[in-house]
Amino acid sequence: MNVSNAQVARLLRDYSAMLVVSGADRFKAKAYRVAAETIESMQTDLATFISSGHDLQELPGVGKAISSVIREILQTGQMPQLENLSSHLDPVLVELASRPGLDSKRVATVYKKLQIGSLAELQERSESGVILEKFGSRMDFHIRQGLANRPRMLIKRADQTAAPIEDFIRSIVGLTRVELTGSLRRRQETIGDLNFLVTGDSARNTFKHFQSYAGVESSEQQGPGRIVCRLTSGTNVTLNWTRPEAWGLNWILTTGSEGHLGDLKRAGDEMEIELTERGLSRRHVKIADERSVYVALKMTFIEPELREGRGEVQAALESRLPDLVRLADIKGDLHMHTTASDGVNTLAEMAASAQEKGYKYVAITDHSRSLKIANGLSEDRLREHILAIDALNSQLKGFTVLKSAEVDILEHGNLDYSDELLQELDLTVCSVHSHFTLSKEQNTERILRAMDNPYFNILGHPTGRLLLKRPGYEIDIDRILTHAKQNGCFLEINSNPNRLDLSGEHAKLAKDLGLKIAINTDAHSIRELDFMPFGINQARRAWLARDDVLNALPVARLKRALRRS
DNA sequence: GCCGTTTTCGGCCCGACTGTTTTCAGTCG
Repeated sequence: MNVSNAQVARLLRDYSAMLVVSGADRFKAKAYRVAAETIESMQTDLATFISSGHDLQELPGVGKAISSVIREILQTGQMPQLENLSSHLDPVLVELASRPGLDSKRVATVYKKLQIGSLAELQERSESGVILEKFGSRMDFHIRQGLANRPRMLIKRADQTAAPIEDFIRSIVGLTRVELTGSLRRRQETIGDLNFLVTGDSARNTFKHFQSYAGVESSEQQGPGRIVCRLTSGTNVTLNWTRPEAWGLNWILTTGSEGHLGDLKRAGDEMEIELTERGLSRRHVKIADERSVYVALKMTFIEPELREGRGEVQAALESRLPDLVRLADIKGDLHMHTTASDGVNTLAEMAASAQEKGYKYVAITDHSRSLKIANGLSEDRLREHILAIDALNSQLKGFTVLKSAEVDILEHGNLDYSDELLQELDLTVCSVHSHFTLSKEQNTERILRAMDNPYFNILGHPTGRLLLKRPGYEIDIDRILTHAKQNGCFLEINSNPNRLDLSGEHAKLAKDLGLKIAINTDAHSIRELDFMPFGINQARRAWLARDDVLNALPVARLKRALRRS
């Protein structure tokens, strides 16, 4: 029996969900979920894995019990435990809980309290505001996400999902070029579908090979040059095929966005150039590379991150697109934690790792005293930390560790340390970590008031959102940006892929006001210093050039920029 | 159910704070 990894993973995942809603041991449920994740991320299919002499128990999260379950699934395609458990549950609950993207525990809570009778009814309750009213914004946000047609994923996860698929496509004999396209190429904050563009061997052969990819559950060919494959994870992967001569045009068309393509087509119309293979070829426009297509439309090349239909086409026509910031422009990272609060690496390790990255400085921003859960530093501990940083600096050459803290903005806008102590720091990153439920007005006032403190420098993760998990607290971004500008304060793009906060739209508003942005990682370990590229993507989506970025400044100029008079 | 182990059972991150469903579940980094 030919059972794919994806099918096995799906059964294990569903079983985990059923365990949760039936109130079974949550650690048992977790064990099945972890096993499903392991199998989803495997490079080889399970049958091959076993036939080449491996034991399933070598896989992390797979022990004696789950390995025998997997073997049975591989032989029969069935999982009796799942069928048995599901048959004892209300079919509606089974349907809701096995929907990818909906958390089974939350679903069970809603189901129980509202006596939901169908998926459609849940949808209706969500749309009519009942979920919001009865459970609050958190639950409402989650249910809406889960009910959306296809689950979205964080960009980091999308990168991880796309990489093995791209490797697989590259291994297809006869293809001469394979590139990522679509929203992931535009580096959007969250990703729905994955898209690739290929050329070389015939579309037919290519598609046939791709369908044998282990994660593919079903597929549908849409016209001669496109196939959409659904993975068991619920993600759709679209493979587009083009002739090499038309590569550039098709890379633009598959990259999108719709808004961008609409603007491009309108620009073409003005010149009586039809933005199709035939239309362009008739005008003898070379369409083998992207740049030629933009040139033919009498505009400068538009980077993928800008292709959102937010005026980039007009700007390209007028040659006034910014030269977007690059990772290499970044001179330092101004937000990170150490073992002093809730980080996993020491001060010295963080500094050494940042130096290896080629940075010239970092700011050490451990949590302030109120954030007890994160082991926030008391005033005395911060004073000791400052001495430790001084000592470290005396040993370093060509690299500066800036004394800083991630200072909580308290409920009424006070900062979490005394001014006497704040004065000892080179800069502050000030963030909201509590009282998320204040009104928009209250939250805005609280932040404005905090900015009136002369030691306030950078507003950390300005909306507190967690992508796909939690909406941010509400703020009046225009008032905050204006106040920051007046007071000489800055805002952060937090590069953590769960946050990416500021959003691209808000960061562009900041740029338009002439306000510099700090692109920081908020790293809690050496490894998380690698989040910087996600922040750079976000900054590029906000049209930021090097001059718009605070931490692209050399250390002396940075210190001047931080000085508030 | 898995893992690690002081090898056979306890832990699976944590612990103070919040805010009402006023007595504990949900939440923050």
